[in-house]
Amino acid sequence: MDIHIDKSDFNKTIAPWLGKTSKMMNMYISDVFYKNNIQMTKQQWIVLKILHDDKKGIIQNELAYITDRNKASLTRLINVLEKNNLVIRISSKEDSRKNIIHITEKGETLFLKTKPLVLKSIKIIEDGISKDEMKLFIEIMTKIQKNLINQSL
Amino acid sequence: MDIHIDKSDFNKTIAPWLGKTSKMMNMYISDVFYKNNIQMTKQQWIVLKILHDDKKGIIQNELAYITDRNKASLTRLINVLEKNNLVIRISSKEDSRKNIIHITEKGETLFLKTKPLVLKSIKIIEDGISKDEMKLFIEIMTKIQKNLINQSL
DNA sequence: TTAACATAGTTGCATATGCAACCTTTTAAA
DNA sequence: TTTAAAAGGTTGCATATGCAACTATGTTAA
Repeated sequence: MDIHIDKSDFNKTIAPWLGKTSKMMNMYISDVFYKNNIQMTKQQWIVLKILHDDKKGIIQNELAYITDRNKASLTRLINVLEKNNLVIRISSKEDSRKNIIHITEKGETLFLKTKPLVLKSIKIIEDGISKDEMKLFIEIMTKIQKNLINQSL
Repeated sequence: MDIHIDKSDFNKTIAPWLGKTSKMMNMYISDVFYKNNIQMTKQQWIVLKILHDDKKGIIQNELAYITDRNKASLTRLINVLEKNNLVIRISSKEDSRKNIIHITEKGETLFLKTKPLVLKSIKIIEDGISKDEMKLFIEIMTKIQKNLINQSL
């Protein structure tokens, strides 16, 4: 294809770089899962990971907070995972409004199977990036997040 | 809310930082538009910007490529913009399969109205980030994108 | 020239996700 | 204690977007 557009000034700013790279990364992970016959989205994987790390279970609202999505979106994500028997909702005895989400045996097994795949993908993504660069990158992200949070108050 | 989860190792990697910051940025821009009574999404704005910069019009497929989305998604984005009379589809005389997208007068007016708003938002987002940091940030993004492209071949 | 292939765009189907309205349960206040 | 407010979760509605199938048009090769 003959692309002749000059993206100019605006594209020297952070936003487009961030958005594009993030999108590419997401699509790459999707592709890795697909090619390895894993019927799971990246979002589902992250939830499974969090539940794997915290065996006592997590309340839906907290999960929503941790995974940076609103509770409606999380409800649906959990619906899918529960339908596939990867997690289970248990109503809290202390506060019946709350659901505590636990990972199931099947969820554990699947997570452990996929973990090396994801770690390998991360290695590939970060190939050639030095410790110093990593550190600075995280510093920059932190600054941006602070700028955004301050503005939203 | 009492959040007590340790996100651990995985969250020292680039992917989660990138994803979260990108998401926060998108939501911030949405919010700025909403608060300024601009009935437009960030995606629509970017298309409008590209068409503003290139008055001779752009073929849909190229627009899809430039904006990093597939052609189906772009078709629908253009549908919305055309319905709102911000852009217009013109069938190419050289190749009737192609549609050339042009920005309309109304689109120009709206774009010029929103541009300062977006530039101001970018300034806010990038506040406190030095030239050197910007340069390194873009270098890192470039490296990651190269890593991803090499893998997808 | 005709048949096979390639390209541009659209549409059906699926998933992801935000917001707002709503229900239920709990907590706080009068 | 009764009422009001807050919190957790679900659902309806809207948008965004990817993939695959499909149509129409254009290009290439036999």
